Amino acid sequence: MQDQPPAPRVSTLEDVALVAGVSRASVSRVVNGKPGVAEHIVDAVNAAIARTGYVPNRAARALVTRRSGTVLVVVSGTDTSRSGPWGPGEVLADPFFGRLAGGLMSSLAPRDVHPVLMLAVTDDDHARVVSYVREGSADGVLLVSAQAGDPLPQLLTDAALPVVLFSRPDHPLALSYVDVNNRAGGAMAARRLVERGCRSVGIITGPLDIPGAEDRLVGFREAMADHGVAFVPTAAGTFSVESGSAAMGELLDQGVDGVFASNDNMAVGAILAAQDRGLTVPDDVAVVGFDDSTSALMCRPALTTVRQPIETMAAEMAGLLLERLEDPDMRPRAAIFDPTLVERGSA
Amino acid sequence: MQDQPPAPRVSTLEDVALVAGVSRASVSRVVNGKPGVAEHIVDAVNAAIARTGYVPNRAARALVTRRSGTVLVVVSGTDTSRSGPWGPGEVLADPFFGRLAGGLMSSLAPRDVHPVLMLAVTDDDHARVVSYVREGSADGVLLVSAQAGDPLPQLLTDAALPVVLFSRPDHPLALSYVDVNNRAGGAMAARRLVERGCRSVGIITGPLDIPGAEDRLVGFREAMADHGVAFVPTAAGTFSVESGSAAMGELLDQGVDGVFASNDNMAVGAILAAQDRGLTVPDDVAVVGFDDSTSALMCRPALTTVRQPIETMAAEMAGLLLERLEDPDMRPRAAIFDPTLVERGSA
DNA sequence: CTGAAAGCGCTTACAG
DNA sequence: CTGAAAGCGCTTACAG
Repeated sequence: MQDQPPAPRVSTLEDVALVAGVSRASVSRVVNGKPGVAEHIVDAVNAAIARTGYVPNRAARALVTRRSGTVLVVVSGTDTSRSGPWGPGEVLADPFFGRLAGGLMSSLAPRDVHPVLMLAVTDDDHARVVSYVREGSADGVLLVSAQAGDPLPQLLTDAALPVVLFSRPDHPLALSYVDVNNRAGGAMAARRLVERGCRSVGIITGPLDIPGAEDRLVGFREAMADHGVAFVPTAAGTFSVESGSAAMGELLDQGVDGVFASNDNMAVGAILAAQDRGLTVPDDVAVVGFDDSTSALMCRPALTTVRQPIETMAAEMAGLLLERLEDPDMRPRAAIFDPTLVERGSA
Repeated sequence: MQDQPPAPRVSTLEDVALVAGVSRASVSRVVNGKPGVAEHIVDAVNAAIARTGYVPNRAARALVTRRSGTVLVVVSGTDTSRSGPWGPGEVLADPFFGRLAGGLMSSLAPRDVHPVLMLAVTDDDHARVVSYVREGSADGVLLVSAQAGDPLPQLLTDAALPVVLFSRPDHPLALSYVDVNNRAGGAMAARRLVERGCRSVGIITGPLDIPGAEDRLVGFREAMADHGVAFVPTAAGTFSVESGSAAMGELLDQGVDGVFASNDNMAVGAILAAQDRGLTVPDDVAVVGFDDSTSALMCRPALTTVRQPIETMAAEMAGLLLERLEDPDMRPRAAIFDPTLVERGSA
């Protein structure tokens, strides 16, 4: 055993109380901004805090308050078979997730709660998520599920743990979620395409077992029907760029001159595929995307796309969870946001 | 005051000890897998744990062990003036960051340590980072600094807090970091371009106050010099797609037929700009990128690029920090990784 | 190998 | 308005 270097022991509440000449209770009260403390005490304590460089110990506080001040942000359902050469980071690399994470952090930070990130793909992972909040490491979970059939929403509600979802769950569950009005978004895309004069439009869908992907299709179809077209050629993608290219190939073979891709990544894939065939966008084929992620600017022409107000949605997610933490009896709520069309060059 | 619903009180060590008929110390020992516990005790405890559904309380454990089991991942230096229409999430939306985050999580998760994410742009934010670890909420920090002149590395080392950086700091500091051999990477790009037969090559640099960006330039220039070319046209970008397009414009005006863009985003911007002028890549101009991020596949032709082994680098970052946490006297180390050229269509 | 006890650094009734 | 005291749920010397 060698001597530890003179361990720069961090000062505690007790130290502050000593130098301020008051009780620990008083220090605690001023540190937490509780009302009804005499001014001279407040001053003495603040001075003592400054002198000692005191910083409250979170673990100690958490132990008694039963609040960790952190929430778990879990990205769920990245099944390994789908992860490409870029590994598990691929979901996180989706520009869409960046906007979401940024939005979450912006609304959490001011309330002094911090997000811990977790990927959940295996059953073990799912169990880990549940444990993490049961052991009090996080107060609740913000879940973005990238896959159909995700068991986590169910697991979490069964355990009565506070959770809010991004996107409507695939079956009814007593939990809050935020979503964009996907049908309205699909309809906007359809309208745009017909207004442009497209005579034969198709759609590249996402995985149809994901509710949002299905809704975009339905909204698109209905709007087309309103314009008198009964049949819409369809090709399924997986939300990746490559899948967008492949699906576009199929659609092009059917002679479309306008396509709605259910997310931006697939839309850029579609544009690339069209250009590969010597077609020009939007003159030969128009394409509209969905999301308005950073990839919308990674192609020429830039993407006309249905924008999700992700930052706002993220803020609402955070708000719903925080509210639920205050009030355990809060009833689950859904917050649905309207998309907007952002017009750029592709359609 | 209404009655609280019969509060499903979570069971504690004490409960387990009671049902197992042993002391709390024994329960603690088996929970933590400490050696030298009689088998019948281990069994009794495990049975009791199963029966009670016991989950250790992290705050309590952290309070006594002085270990939170979490690390802070901070993305620093997103100055607001640079954040575009996508807000603060834009850094996170960089496909490059996705790979990094994925790699970090993969190596942290098995050791049961969890990353909390934090963006740091203002002075307040910087202070918040320091406080967060001083208050014991995190055991150390993994810092990726996206900006020159970031004060955080200095602040952290001054406070003697465990930290490891992604990228060499802009001035010498007693801390560990991982980096790619940027000069070697620049040289690879140069070699590729001359082998292709390019006669007039240029470079799109990143912000030159960032060490890595500077190194890529130096490596590129030196390799070109080795091939007898003394002057290399240069245009500066900011690592964004748009800046790549703009810089490419300048270079094209000078008649280049090959360009090295210091990251993939700028490389796709460059390709787009070339195509806007009716040029074809790689025949009229070849372009090679840097990173091998997901954006490398978002353009046609796909990007030939200098790949950073990000996942491996992330694992090393995590390893260095964890090692430092075990051994406070560990000397700072730098781990430099070799890039590789991945050949696709653009050069 | 096991247990009784102290202690980690806070907050919060409870008296006064 | 303030303080003494109990207690949050663990881990870890220390005896035995």
